Amino acid sequence: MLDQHLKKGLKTKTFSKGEILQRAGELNSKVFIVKKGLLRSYIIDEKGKEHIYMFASERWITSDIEAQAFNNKTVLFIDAIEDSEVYVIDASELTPNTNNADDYATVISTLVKRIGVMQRRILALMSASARERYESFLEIYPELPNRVPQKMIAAYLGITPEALSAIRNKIARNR
Amino acid sequence: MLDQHLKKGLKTKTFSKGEILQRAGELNSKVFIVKKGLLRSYIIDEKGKEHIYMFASERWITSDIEAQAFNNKTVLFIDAIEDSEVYVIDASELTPNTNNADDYATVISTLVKRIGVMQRRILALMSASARERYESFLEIYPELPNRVPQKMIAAYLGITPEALSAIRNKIARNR
DNA sequence: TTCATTTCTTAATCTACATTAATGCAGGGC
DNA sequence: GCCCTGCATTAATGTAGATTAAGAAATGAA
Repeated sequence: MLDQHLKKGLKTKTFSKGEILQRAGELNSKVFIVKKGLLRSYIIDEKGKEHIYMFASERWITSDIEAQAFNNKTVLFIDAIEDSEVYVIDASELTPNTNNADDYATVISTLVKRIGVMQRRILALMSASARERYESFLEIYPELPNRVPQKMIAAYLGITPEALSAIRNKIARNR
Repeated sequence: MLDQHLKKGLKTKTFSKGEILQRAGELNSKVFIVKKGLLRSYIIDEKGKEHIYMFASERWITSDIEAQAFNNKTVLFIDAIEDSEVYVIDASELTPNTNNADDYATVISTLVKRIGVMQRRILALMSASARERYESFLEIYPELPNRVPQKMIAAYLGITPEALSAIRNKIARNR
């Protein structure tokens, strides 16, 4: 059903670096599909610290699924790390409007893959050290380190920029 | 499509406390729906430590979705914490075999809810202290603390039993 | 019941990562 | 060009939670 929207000639919106696409606390959650550029979604905790939930580069979809699943206010902020071109779809429009089984099957397989990625992330957050999580981040997103500042990588890994700096230092020394 | 299976009179299998339903490294991943009892799914890391990914009590579904999504070997062990009665479905049978849109919509909404829960868990693992995670565990699963040993709660929270004991102690003292 | 095994708790020590703070550097605006 | 602001790094000190060890309590088997 996403392809369909795209085929329908849905227009993209452009956002410049730093621009905020969605704020926490909003009621109407949207779905964002990146045509070009790079987005991040994150929370700001009560101490004002940012924790990055995911990055979305070309062809990735990002959205506050928790808000949609439970009809809650959004908890995630979404903003542009680079100047970006993005398809913006209102979540309510996303109810499939066809009986085409392939269409549904595609959506289901996309969701199942997303769950698979999240399952890995949860297990890694519970069992792997910061260094291990950084090394697997490098494997999974080989292109991101050149596009994303260190402090955001740290916020994604769940550590401070200082700790990440020490880890990079150690890895460099070890070879 | 799950209801359908259940209506078809799919038989349950019984597992006694401690029995293993699925081991890591297997190729044919199954879907388990709990009729009665309590299951857990977990990994064992290279140091031999267990990390619990989720609990599944009555009417919950549990499965190694990563293995299914990417056609990998299973990474999760699944075993019975209590004597349990469980519907066991082979993942390959789960491809929807109908054109009924409601059927698909139900599956999608189940998956979206699961993603919502996982999103919360990831954000909590990144931003909340062990004590906060324990307190929200108590809110989300009020019936589990009476059915699950402390050490498993600790393995779910991503901390040691000793640390959980200290947290419980502190909470008790504070009132 | 008794004995053995597992689970829970307490306490001492250790370690990964956080916090704070100072310094050097690069990029964007004027 | 120059300044300014934000970013990355380094180092010191602090702390949550891990590790180790030992004893108490609960569970289960015979």
